[in-house]
Amino acid sequence: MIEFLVRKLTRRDDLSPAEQAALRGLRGRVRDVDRGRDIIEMRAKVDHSSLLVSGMAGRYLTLHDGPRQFTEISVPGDFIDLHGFVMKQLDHGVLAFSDCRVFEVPHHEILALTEAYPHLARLFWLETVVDSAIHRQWLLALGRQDGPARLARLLCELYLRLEAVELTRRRRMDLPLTQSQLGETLGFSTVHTNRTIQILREQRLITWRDQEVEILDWDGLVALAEFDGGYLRLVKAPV
Amino acid sequence: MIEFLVRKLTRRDDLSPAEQAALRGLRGRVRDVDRGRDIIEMRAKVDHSSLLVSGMAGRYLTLHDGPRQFTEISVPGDFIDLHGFVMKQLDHGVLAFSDCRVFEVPHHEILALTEAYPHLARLFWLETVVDSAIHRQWLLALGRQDGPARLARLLCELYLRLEAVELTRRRRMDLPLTQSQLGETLGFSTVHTNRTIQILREQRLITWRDQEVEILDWDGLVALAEFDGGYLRLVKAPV
DNA sequence: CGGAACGTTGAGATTCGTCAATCGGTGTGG
DNA sequence: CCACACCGATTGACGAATCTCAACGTTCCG
Repeated sequence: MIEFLVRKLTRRDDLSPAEQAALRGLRGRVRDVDRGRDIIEMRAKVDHSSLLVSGMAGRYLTLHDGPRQFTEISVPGDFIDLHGFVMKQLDHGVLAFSDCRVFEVPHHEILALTEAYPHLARLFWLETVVDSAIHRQWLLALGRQDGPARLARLLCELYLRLEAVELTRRRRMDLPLTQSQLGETLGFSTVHTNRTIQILREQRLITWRDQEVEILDWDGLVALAEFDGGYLRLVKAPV
Repeated sequence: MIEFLVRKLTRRDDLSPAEQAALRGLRGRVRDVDRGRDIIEMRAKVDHSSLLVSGMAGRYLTLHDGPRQFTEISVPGDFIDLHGFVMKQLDHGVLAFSDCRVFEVPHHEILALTEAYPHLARLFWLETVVDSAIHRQWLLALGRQDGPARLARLLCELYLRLEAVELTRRRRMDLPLTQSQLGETLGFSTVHTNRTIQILREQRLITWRDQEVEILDWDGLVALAEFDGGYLRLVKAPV
């Protein structure tokens, strides 16, 4: 259930056998959520945090009159609301882009784990801090990059994150977002999103069919996006 | 030196006398940085975290060819790079908008503090999680709101954050950003920033002279921004 | 006095949004 | 099997938001 998480954490710092056992010993509840439904409701008060086991999901905020902005895309191995452990009330909703399975860990379990293993506490802390770094990169994209660069950046990021949990297949990945949802992620209208995708296709950077993206030219995509994946912190450094 | 921080933390959860003493006992080094200079260099490897004691600063990312995007504005009592404690390498720079004084706390001090006081560890964690929530709100603004609403949102946020550390004076606050820097914050050109400010002036929502903003109509500003400050987590809730 | 930094204004170009229509695939009831 | 509805992708036309370039104003200071 938490193998993806262990796999990701291990890329960042070594885990002792005791720590690994403690992680695998976390008790929680499995829940399945259908595509298109909320995993977490906006402004929910939470007493557990949810680890995404399978599927893809998106955190979002909305304005009063409806417009929605996704602020991060979650992949398996990600906690979708670990910050709720210290926030207690969530400031956003989470939508299931595809059918999703989550593992809900009660906060008292996380509390006990982090008090017993301060090093794991810091690794959990790091998870939320990487979320923050992802948000910053998206701010750079939304504030300073045009359509193609913004889309390219998102694809680069998702590819590396999926690769870290071994969910890519030779430059291919599943991306179960509709173009409308993708627009709500990039800060575009649906129409503009479609036209932006076409630009990347015409430049032979990607193909995109049936929810599957193939990256034809990784270096070209990285150059267009001015992408540097260091912020994902997928390298070993003691915490 | 850390009174602003204690003041803010106390709004979120009660601190025991021992915890307060431990915070006040943190050892570090004071450093002054002139307006317009970097407090932290992009991609710096850090072995301390800096608490902003006075002044205002901004975290930023840049593209290769120069465009800069600020991702958060720091006020006194904020750590400007607490996430460096677990990231180890920063993913952004920090610019001093005004003359700034920072208190640099070595990571080994923070490590000892957080291992001795898990509750303080969670409050520090919360600090970085609120940063994350701020980023999300800015993503909503950059992705889905037009000029006036975006600016209004920023002013609402800053007013509440400054008020939390008692640095406002009856609907007034210092805002030592140039219009150019403000544009780099809102994702606008300098010209458009100027015109957006004028719109808020014409609507009698604010005045803005000599680095000082006065909010003439708080409710109007909140309505325009569709602002809800809950994400700042300035209410008491046990962590 | 002159320069530098910041704010302001005008004009024209570009990006992106909105509205409206069409296309293609899929599922369903008759 | 067919007609139809629905959803998502695509296209065209037009308008709005925002950018760029260029100039000018204001304040401060050496």
